[in-house]
Amino acid sequence: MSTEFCCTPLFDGVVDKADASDIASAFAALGDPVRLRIVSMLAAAPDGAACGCDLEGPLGLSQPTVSHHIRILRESGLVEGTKQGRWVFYRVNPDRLEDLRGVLATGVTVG
Amino acid sequence: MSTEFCCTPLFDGVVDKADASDIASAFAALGDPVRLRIVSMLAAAPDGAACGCDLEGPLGLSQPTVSHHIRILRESGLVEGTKQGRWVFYRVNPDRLEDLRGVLATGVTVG
DNA sequence: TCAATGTATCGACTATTGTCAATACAATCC
DNA sequence: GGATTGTATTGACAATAGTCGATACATTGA
Repeated sequence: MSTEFCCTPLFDGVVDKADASDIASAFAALGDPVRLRIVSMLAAAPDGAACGCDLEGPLGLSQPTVSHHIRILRESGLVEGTKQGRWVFYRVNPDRLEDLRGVLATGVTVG
Repeated sequence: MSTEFCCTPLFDGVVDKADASDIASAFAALGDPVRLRIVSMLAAAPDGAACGCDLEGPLGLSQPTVSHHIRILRESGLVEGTKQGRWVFYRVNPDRLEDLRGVLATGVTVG
């Protein structure tokens, strides 16, 4: 422990800025209670999938708002959607979740 | 898969609102590139600890801004600080990180 | 073709956030 | 005590984010 001398040099590139932005965007997507519940509801849904119309009611939010949150989850790679007829079925992307677990496991030491 | 009928009922309480807010605050804390790098730098620092003055330079941010980010990390439980003389040594809270890993492992099915 | 339904986008508004300069507080050193 | 240094707080500002109503798009069904 550096009790005698401060300002010991630190790595600047433990997480470089590009990686940090990508990973942070995923964490930021999970950083909203509504989106966290959406992911949770998708994961718990039958066959791990649900359409948007299933979410509006339980969440108590308008359709555009739910659509907005889903968009952020999709752009961050956490959720994927497949269109089937009139509906879009959304499901969690387990690989992306596992990536984030890896980041946390190593003490956020990426790249 | 619900290809015939939409609107199958979903759990409302998979992640209740209180839990969602707590967990989301931690993810939100990690949802900023600067804070992600701070956590990374702390984890990679000698003995896993560093003072604020070590971070300003590599991050290229002002002292108040770094202090602001550290505050958010502390309030979310991800970082802890111990004052030693003139300095405060910050370190990652591994338990909190492990909690978040658990949330991701179960497909964000909490509570 | 026309109505109905699920989803996405647009425009607007409010709330929150990231950043800094200035300042205050705390501890050490001369 | 006075100067120095590390940290925290305050005030201000621009940028971003969350929310909704209105509207457009897409697909199904009558």
